[in-house]
Amino acid sequence: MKKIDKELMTIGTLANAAGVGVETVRFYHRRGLLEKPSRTSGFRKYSESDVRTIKFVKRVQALGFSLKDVQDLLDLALCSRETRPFIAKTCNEKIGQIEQKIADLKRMVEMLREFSLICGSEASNDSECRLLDCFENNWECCEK
Amino acid sequence: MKKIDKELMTIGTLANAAGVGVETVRFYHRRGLLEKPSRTSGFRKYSESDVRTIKFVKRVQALGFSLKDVQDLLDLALCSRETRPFIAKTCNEKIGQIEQKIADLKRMVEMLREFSLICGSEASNDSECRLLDCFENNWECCEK
DNA sequence: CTTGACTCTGTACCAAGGTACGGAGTGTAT
DNA sequence: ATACACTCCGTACCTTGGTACAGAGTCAAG
Repeated sequence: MKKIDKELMTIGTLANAAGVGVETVRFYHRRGLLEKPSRTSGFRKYSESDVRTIKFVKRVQALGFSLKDVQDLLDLALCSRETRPFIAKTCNEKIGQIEQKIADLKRMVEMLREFSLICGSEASNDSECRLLDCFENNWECCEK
Repeated sequence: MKKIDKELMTIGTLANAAGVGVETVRFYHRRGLLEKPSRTSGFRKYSESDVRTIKFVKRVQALGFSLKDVQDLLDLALCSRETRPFIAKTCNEKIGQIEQKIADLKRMVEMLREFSLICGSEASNDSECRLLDCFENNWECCEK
C-alpha cells in the first residue's frame, strides 16, 4: 500500500484531488501559476494549498478569464503596508472589467427574453426575422 | 476614386466597417457564420446587414461565448409557426447559461471587493495572505 | 531485490480562432 | 492601356490552453 502523507502528496494525487490531469499541473508550473514545489528525491511534493490553487484557477477560468488574468489575481500576493495601494488598484481594475461583463450579459439576457417572448410565442406573427435582426430593429420586425 | 455602392461593398470595405480583418471575414465564411454572399464577377459583395452580423459575433464572443454558441444564436433563424418551440427552448437554455455566468461573476466581484476592503485598506494588519487564501478562509486571515 | 505503478524531462501534438502569404485575377483612375 | 490597389483561393502559420508520448529514473510492497 502506498504511504499516505497528509501534508505531502505527489503530482498524481494532487491532480486527482484537484480534478485535472497530471500534465495540466506540470503545465501550470511552466506558466508560473503554481510555485515551485519542494522535492524529495526528484519527485515534486504538494500540499492541500496547491489543490486549492488549482481549483481557484479552474473556477476563475470558467468565468471567462485567461490564465494571464488568473495569474494577476494569484499575484495579488501579500497584504502588507507596501503592497496595499497596488492591491486596491488591481482589484478595482478587475472589478470594473467584471462589472462591464455582467452588464453586457444582462443586456444579452434581456434580448433573449424579449426575443423568446415575441418570436417564440403562439401569438406572434409569421414574419421572417432573426435574433440579430430583431435586436438591431428593436424587435419591431416581430410585432404585429 | 472608388465607386461607392451604398448597398454592395467588397470584402475590404466590410471588414473595415466591422472592425475586423479581411481574413477574419473569409474565416467566418468557412465557419458558416456569414452566409454566402452574392458575387459580381468573382468578387464577394456585402450589405450593411453583414456588418451588423460581424459586430454581433464580436459582441457575443466578447461575453465569453464560442463561435459555436454564436452560430446557435444566429441560427435561431425564423419566427415562424414551426420554429417557435425550438426558439423558445434554445433561448431558455442560453438564458440559463448566461444567468449562471452572471451569478458566478457576481460572487467573484464580491470576493474582490471584500479582499480590497480588508487587505487593501490602511486599517488592515500586516499578516501575509493571498487572495486565494483569504477566499478559502473566509477572510479571517486578514482580520485583526 | 524484483516488479509494477508512479514520476521525471523534453518534445510533439491537438483544437479554437484567427493571421499571413504566394501567385493569379480584377477594376478603375489617369 | 497601364499602374496599382484590391480580390481570389489554398495553404501555412500563430497563440492559448492544454494532452500525449518516449525513454529513463524512483518508490514501496511482497
